[in-house]
Amino acid sequence: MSSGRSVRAVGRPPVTSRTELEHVALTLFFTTGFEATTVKDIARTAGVSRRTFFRYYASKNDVAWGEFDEHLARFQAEFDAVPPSVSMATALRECILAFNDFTDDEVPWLRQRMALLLRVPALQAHSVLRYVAWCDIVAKFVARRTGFGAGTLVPQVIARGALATAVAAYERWLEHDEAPLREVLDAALSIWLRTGSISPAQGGWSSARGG
Amino acid sequence: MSSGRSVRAVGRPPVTSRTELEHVALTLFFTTGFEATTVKDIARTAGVSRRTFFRYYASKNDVAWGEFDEHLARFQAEFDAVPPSVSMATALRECILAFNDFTDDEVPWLRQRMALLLRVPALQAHSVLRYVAWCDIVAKFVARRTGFGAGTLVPQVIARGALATAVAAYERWLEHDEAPLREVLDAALSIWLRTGSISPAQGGWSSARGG
DNA sequence: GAGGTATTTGTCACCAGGTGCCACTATTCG
DNA sequence: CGAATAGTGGCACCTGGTGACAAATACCTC
Repeated sequence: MSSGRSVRAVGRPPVTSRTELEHVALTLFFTTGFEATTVKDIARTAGVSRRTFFRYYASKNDVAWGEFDEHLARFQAEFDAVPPSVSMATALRECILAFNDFTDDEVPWLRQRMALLLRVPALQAHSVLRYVAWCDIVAKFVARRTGFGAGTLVPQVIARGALATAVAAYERWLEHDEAPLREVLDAALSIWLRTGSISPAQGGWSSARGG
Repeated sequence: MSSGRSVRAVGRPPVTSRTELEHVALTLFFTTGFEATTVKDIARTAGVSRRTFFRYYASKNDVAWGEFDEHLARFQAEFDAVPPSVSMATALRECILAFNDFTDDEVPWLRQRMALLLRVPALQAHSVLRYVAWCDIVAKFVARRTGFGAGTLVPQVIARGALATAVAAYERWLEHDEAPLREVLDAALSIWLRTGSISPAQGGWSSARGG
């Protein structure tokens, strides 16, 4: 909550920062691999003791997520700004697209980071613990719109479905770099929102770009 | 693939078994808690060395899953037995319900196990690594039905959505033991299959038992 | 400038999960 | 009996993660 820098300057100044550690760690992860990189390596490269590393990040896994929690605030704000006139389905689509909207120079970074999060088993597993906050935001929005409690079935099924859809899109985007993330995500959301009518005999699916 | 027992009886006979270790471990987990139970405890209780435990289960996490992989074979068979006349949506619903159909005497056991898998963070995280096989089965069925490749967007979004729905149902069932699992699951699947039309203004949602 | 206070850092010890290695044991087969 | 086979136990070791405590470095007050 400190806007400036001199608000609390008493005590020994920090030697490093979350950002620096993140940068060092990701560089090592990308070059050497996640498993092959030990916390000791990260700490030593950053010129810091192993113990200090764990004071900045609760676990080795968490480094790969960076400032995800802060990023979520934008997601929340996105939903809060949706006017009531917009339908729920449209709101979900727009907010999820907006949350995953990145500038061109951010994309290579994002790509590497997501490859880490989605391909390394340990991080893949850890992800569910980070995604709960994401799901909560969606569930609460759906709860507001439908009138059901956020913990009840409708908001939960929709929120978790939205997450599953986004992850599927990312996975597809990572594996085949044919279309920009936004397009893949948009296609995935379209499929998701039509989940009920998925029989190819009923038509309309060739246009959804399923491949 | 050994139907009998005497196929390969040479060598020192095993002192324990997966089943026995699972039973010992779950008992400890339920009474003492997952985190508070060490592998050493499990091994000692089973009268076996710590090293031997890891020859039966790759990790402490895996014990909680028991013979899940074997159970999946039934799931696969369920899909294989679906006649082409049955619509995809119906098939998905029926197969998922069948996969999660348990006899009354199995339910308390299931309840404890699922409480473990869905509430303990370490197991919750580990679950994604176990669920991929489940998703694969669903994705392949959808792929067969739609003509899209199993790795493409349509099968993936649907398979992951199905999983998300099932997990949401389990979570709800665990938290509020008002309705039997089958009913909660069925309600969740109904919501999922109508994901596109979720505006309460369009009606029809009060009957879906969202609470 | 001296001393107190606040904050971060480093070191150390320790625990738990997990793995590789090797000797040992118990069984069947010849 | 001895050889082959398969499971077990013990040991050393690595890695992630935590608690405790002393040392370091800043600011603030007198």
